[in-house]
Order: sequence, then structure tokens, then C-alpha cells
Amino acid sequence: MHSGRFPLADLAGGLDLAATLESGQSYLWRREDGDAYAGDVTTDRDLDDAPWYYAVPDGEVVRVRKTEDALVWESTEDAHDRLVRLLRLDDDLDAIFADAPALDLVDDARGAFPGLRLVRDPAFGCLISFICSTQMRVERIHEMVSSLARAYGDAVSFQGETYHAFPTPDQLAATTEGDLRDLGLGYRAPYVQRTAEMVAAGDAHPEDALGREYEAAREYLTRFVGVGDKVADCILLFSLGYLEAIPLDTWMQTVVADHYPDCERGNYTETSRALRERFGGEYAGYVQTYVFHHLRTAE
DNA sequence: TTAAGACCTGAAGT
DNA sequence: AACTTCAGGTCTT
Repeated sequence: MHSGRFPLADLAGGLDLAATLESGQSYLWRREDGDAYAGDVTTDRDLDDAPWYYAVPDGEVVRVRKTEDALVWESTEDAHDRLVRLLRLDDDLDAIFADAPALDLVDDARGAFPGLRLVRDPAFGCLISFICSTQMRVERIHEMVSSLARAYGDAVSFQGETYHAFPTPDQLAATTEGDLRDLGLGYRAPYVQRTAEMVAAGDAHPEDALGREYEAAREYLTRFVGVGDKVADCILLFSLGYLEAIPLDTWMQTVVADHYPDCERGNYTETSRALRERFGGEYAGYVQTYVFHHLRTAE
């Protein structure tokens, strides 16, 4: 067993682990206690005793938990570098928001969730989980992703417990639409199966979007079945590190209508460009994530 | 190129 | 207790 810790003092801008992992940007991580993802967005402030979260990236089990003064981890291997990557621990939140535009909504959101970080999920799992996310509540998306892992992912033991990795492209490609419908995916079943088939066959891979200019990368991702502009933006932001990407969902459309009506351009691409500019360009996706969670928790 | 309709499912709201 | 609506949209026509 490997273990280690990241002193919180070393993480510029702090870390709200619960908000980061339970806010609906990542479906890689699970909370170990029974109340996991009851529906409300949690933050570290809501938790009397910090729970463990676990994930199984690349078949390695990783558990993380916050203590008074550190993020501690245990894993089947040395997970230090992996965690920096997955949880974007090297992002300097203070610097990012020092460059953010001076907007009331942004200031309020930062004040409400200091320490909220973006994640960098493995690309294939991110692709599939956001295909599953359409017209779904966050907690149900977690259930679907867990079901997929239990049904088709490799089992890995760690400290006497059995964990399941997210299925590989081959494992998902080998399923049928009927199998996935039985698992509760509904109309998303054929999207997931066919997209997995595309990746397994080597026809396309979400990481092939890397290196392209932002809008070209988004366009590339829409070749996957079940991936439109919004889901593509989620993959770019939550997996591929395009921090300027703003997933324009129903919540953000409400933000545009209520706060920045001049950004409404009648179509996704143009409205997205206008809002991206309003949110400061380079880190617009980071800003969006704060605003999104602030509004979602404001009831 | 733009615009309605359909689409699985279950929790939450009348 | 039934019935309608809605949920981080996408695909089809």
C-alpha cells in the first residue's frame, strides 16, 4: 500500500474536495459513506467528518480524504503525480481569479466556493459519462456510471475491498443496446454502445481532440454518437484541459438570460463566444464552473 | 441552415 | 392515487 499527503498550505487557493467531486463535473469518483450523492451539492463545510472518496483510474485504486491540514491519499501505487493531474492540484486559484473579470456574479460564486477546483478526468470515462448526462440529474448519472463499472469493469481489490474500474472501450463495445437499456441508460444506450465501438475500433478517440484550436476540438468531439456541443464542451473542460470551454446548458442559458442578455446570439456557437469573452476568455470555463455551482446551490 | 418532436426513466410536483 | 413535468441535450426529419 502506498500513501502520502499534500499539505493544504501548498495548494494555492485551497481545496474544497466535496464541492470538487460532488458537483457534477466528475463521475470518476465515489464517496465511501452511505450518504454519497444524496442529491444536494455538498461542500467541505457541510461535513462533520471528512469522508473518503475513491476512484480506479487505469486499474489502480486511489482513495483521498481531507484532514485538518492536508489532503491525504492511499493507493495501490504511488499516486502523487496522478492526483496532481486528476484534481488539478497545481492550479493556482488565486492567480486564475486575479485575472477573472470583475463581475458581481463571479465574486459571489468565488466567495461561496473557495477551493472548488476543476478536475481532469480520464477521457474515455468522461466521454461516456457525459453522453449519459443528457436530461439526467447528477445523482442518477452517478448511478448509471457505477452500474456500468459494476457490470462491465475490471474488479480490483485493495485493503480487502473490491472496487470496479470504469469499463474499457473494448468492454463497452462488446455490450448490446439491450444490455445497456436493462442497466437503465434509456435512449442513451445505443449512443454509449456505438461511441464505445468507435473508440474500440480505433476510428476516433476523445484525446485526438488535443492539440486542436478550441472550437475545432469541440467540432471534432461531436463525431461521437450522443455528443453535441454541450457535451463536447464538458469533455474539453473536465478532461482535456480546455479551460476556456463553457458548457452552455439550461443553467448557463438562464444565467445569460438573467444576467448577460446582451450575450444571447440565438445559437450555441455565437452565444458561447460572447459569454466566453464576458467571463475573461482563457479561464472562462473555470469561472463558469463556479457560477454554475453557486446558482445550483442557491436553490 | 434552422426548427419542431421524439426520446428512456424515475423522482418530484399537482 | 393517477397524471404531468422535468432533468447539466442530441438526433432526426
